[in-house]
Amino acid sequence: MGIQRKTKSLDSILHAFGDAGEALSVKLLLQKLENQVNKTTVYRLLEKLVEDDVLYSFVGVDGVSWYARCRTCSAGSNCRSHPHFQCVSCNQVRCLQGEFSFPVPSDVRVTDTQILMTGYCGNC
Amino acid sequence: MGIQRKTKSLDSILHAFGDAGEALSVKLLLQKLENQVNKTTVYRLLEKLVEDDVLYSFVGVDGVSWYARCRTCSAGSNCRSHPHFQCVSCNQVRCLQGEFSFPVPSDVRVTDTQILMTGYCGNC
DNA sequence: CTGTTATTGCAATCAAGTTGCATTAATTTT
DNA sequence: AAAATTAATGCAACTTGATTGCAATAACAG
Repeated sequence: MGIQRKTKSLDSILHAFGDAGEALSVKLLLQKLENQVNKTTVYRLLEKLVEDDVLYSFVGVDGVSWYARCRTCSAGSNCRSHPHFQCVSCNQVRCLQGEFSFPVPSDVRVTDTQILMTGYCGNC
Repeated sequence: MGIQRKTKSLDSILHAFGDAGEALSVKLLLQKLENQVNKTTVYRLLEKLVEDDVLYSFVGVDGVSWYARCRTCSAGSNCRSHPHFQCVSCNQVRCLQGEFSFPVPSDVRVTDTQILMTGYCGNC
């Protein structure tokens, strides 16, 4: 069961993601929100937004979860198979274009694919 | 500076990885070792083994690090760009074959690529 | 306006991973 | 073979991302 009520916290979070297609970790999000929203609430809302396909999430190199708005993909479609780039120096995450799939053994059923490239961004 | 001395702990860890190409998390590894080796020691040895290109590591869906023996790749070459599959039910990780690369913006320099597919394995 | 119940905030908790430090044990030197 | 050097180890404490229980609050349906 995803989002059911329109609340102030929800609004703040969606606003924080803006339209830049920027990926945010909970830590960054809390900074942007200047701690107006409780950490627990942030975690819970993010979970629901992912469930509703408003956001998608993926795990960064350091094991931290990142969230971004679904853009190129329509609701319902799998929007988790495009590549991401994360800078090992400044930790910035960028969504890249493209959809890819890979050969797998016949006995496994793949529901999700994550491609994470790491290296140095233009500024680092 | 990687491994410098041949110790009992090192031996146990290498033995635990065996030759099956199996990926292990620290938790699983400690279970296999029946806690004969201290958690901290395990973390430190794994780090050095990765540095020496004996093992490579990657981050699973749950944000936990997994380690596996380098097989298809010779020492020195980048052995981190082959895909992995992780079962969302039993958490088992399997190394898959193949090497892939992806188009990236010209201002980023990619040093590492991680492909992680998730879904259900043959047993789940 | 009132009742229902989803949402929130707080504190406590959990788990992965790291650090400082004193002790132990490989390996080198004599 | 013993002594000296220093890498490796074990323990406890700690850090950080994330989760849980519960009482208080606030959407929103009627």
